[in-house]
Amino acid sequence: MPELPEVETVARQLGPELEGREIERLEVLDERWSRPVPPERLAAAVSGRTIIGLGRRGKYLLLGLDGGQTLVMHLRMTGNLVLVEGEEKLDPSEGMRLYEGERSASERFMRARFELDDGRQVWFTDPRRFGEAFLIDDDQLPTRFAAIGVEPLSPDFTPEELGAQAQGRTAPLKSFLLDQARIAGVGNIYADEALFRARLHPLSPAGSMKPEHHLALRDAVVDALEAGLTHGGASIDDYRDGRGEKGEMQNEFLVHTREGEPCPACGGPIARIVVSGRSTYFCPSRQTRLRKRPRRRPSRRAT
DNA sequence: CGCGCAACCTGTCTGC
DNA sequence: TGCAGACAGGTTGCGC
Repeated sequence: MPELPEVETVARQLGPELEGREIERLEVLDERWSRPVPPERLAAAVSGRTIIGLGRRGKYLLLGLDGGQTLVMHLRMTGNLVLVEGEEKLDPSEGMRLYEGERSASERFMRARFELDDGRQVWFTDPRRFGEAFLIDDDQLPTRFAAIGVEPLSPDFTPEELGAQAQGRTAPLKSFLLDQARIAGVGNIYADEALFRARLHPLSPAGSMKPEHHLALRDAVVDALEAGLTHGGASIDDYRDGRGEKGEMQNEFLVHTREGEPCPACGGPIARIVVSGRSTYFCPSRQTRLRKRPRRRPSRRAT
């Protein structure tokens, strides 16, 4: 689920709500969440701390705490971070099957719970249990994220930077966009959407782009991510924002999950292929493959 | 070194 | 109805 627009949406919503609040108690219910640190140890380290703010780096959420430390969280595939005002009000995993005696599916999937000093709670829910969290000294953050690539919504994300990252890459453009070490925060949804906007074929080698393509792809990545932000993120299935609400971006997809539907630009059918294990949607007639060398004009036989 | 893929998990949906 | 298989927003480690 959560790619840059979804994580950013949560950070923007919850940041102002959490800033200045004290975490009276953190309860860690799943040892996988804090692994390899024992749940009770992470809980004890975070309990009693005051929140400075909530930020984002790539797809990571950064909960700044007093004392010069940050709780880094990653939602992975199905994680949600939701502010809960009344226990019964919100169900971040609404739509999931309820078993007997359960008030909400969220409770079953709760991995951690923050109790704030104003009586509200923040739940980290995650059915697939891929989500994780760790506490880190602030001065270690640059080192920890040194291998994460450029932030695509920052001024540093220029066509030249994108070109430098793509230089010499033989991997398909789809894989290139998913590589967090090059561009941070793009995932399966927005990679498809960006390639469609740039009219680039997902299987074209990243290194085959020319400067005009660097510019087109830079703009397309930015536009796709901003569309996601504008519509509050994409809720294909599990994603909920910081208030437990679905996003609307899934209704705005140009190609992602739209196999067989008409291309919004030409009307031809959207195709689905698998690229390095990920479902990939594109318009075969508009997203043409780049050639390593210009095709020779067919020579006419002299008559 | 770069790249593709299996593995990590749990749940839902589809087809036989 | 039951059941096997495919598939799901991400990341990591391993083999080639």
